[in-house]
Amino acid sequence: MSNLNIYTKKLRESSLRPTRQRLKICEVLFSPDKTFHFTINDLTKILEEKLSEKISLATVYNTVHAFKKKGYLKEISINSDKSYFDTNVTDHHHFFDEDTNELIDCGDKEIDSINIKKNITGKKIKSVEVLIKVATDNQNQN
Amino acid sequence: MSNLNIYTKKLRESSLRPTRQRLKICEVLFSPDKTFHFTINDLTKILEEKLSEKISLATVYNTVHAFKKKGYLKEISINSDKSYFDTNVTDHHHFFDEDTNELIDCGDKEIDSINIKKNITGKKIKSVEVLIKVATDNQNQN
DNA sequence: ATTTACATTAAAATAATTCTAAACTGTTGA
DNA sequence: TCAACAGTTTAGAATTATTTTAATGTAAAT
Repeated sequence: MSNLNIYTKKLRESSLRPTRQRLKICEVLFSPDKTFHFTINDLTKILEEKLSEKISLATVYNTVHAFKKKGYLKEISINSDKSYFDTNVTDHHHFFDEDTNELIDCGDKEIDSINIKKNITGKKIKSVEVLIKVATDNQNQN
Repeated sequence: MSNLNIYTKKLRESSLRPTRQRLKICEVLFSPDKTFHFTINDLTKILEEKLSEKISLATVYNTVHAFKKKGYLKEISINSDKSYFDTNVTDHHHFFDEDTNELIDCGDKEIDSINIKKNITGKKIKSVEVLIKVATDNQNQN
């Protein structure tokens, strides 16, 4: 299946029509061989660099959120400053480098499985995420 | 030591002068026997209910951030919507109830210790936090 | 080809947070 | 004690991230 068809499929599965703008977004998100992390701002900048025409911020937000809802993107919460997204939607954890504000993957296998002894009555566990903040040294610990 | 003196001490240690407004904030944050979670918005509402005079938002932000910096409060990242703070500054993890948007403590002892096999060269681990999202059932998994 | 429902866009609206500048108040030391 | 200074408070403006709006444009079904 061609990339174009893959993108079209992803869009349709997210209840989105394959428009010129959305296909461009797909190209940026899903064509690299490595998964990566980005903020909406990052994505917008990449799009602007790649394109002659520019895509409205609203479209970027809508598309990213539709993909997130469908599970084609993951949102990572680090601080309230910004939303980080991850094109790697498999189960994994993260390092956050406080010096550079960068996210680094930490595979499921790099942390011993987490055994939770407590449970909340009537509630089901939806996700378990570990965030490891790192910095060079005497940084503020947040 | 009287509560007032405790508050004054905490403020001074955070490089803040003990003013009327700040002492009121201390009273709300540090007098309850149980620790609790709050957003700036929550805190402002509590202050408004308790007080005849009102405290400016800027003062609330400044004071909370100074306490966070000093380590008298902890910030918890759940999503980008809001900043949650915790008056429990000991090492522990959290459940986040997606139905009610409530944070629930999960003691250090309720999760087996986390063994991280990977490390980032030249970086030191500053914190390890586990966030367990829960919901009644077929909720969106975020 | 036409129609219709969904999309795109710029600009306005909203929400959380930070900044500003003027008025005020702890604190220090004469 | 009290003047003088340095730090504080405050309302409101500014900023930033995100969402909404409403007019115009476009994919897809007939």
